[in-house]
Amino acid sequence: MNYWLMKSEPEEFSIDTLKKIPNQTEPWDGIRNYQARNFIRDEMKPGDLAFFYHSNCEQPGIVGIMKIASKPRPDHTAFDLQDKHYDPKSDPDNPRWFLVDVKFKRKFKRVISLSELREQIRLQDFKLLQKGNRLSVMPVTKKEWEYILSLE
DNA sequence: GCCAACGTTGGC
DNA sequence: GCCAACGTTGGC
Repeated sequence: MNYWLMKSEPEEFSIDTLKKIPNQTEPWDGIRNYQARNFIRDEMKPGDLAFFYHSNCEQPGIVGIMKIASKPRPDHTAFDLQDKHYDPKSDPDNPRWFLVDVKFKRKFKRVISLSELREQIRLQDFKLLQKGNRLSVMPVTKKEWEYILSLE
């Protein structure tokens, strides 16, 4: 089983929104970065767990946990002219972009903020904290996962 | 293939 | 709103 971290701007889609959806499951669409796409398409499996990270907001940080709830499949929003993530270069017969469903698991009692994560000597190698990192989907090691959980 | 210009991400 | 650090695009 793999562990992940997935970013979303809470004004676009927050963990509270995911929690409120009737079956608490939603396609994680709109990923338009090849490295992130490769993680989704080639490595994500149903049952994997992911941190939900709120970015570009008042308090950036990890806010809870979700579960990967489907196999990877083509991101249909790339084919939708009306969609903000429309990409004419993604051919339905040879899709460029992929997504998985995510299912709400739990929300942390508090935000484990980016600044707090940066203070952790044991997270020095954590991908999220590397200079210039802009990946919106990234792997988390088991050690990192467990250590971050211990901070809650 | 190089690289300048441009667009995006995301912290602050 | 600013801007650093990318990633992408397209002319050559």
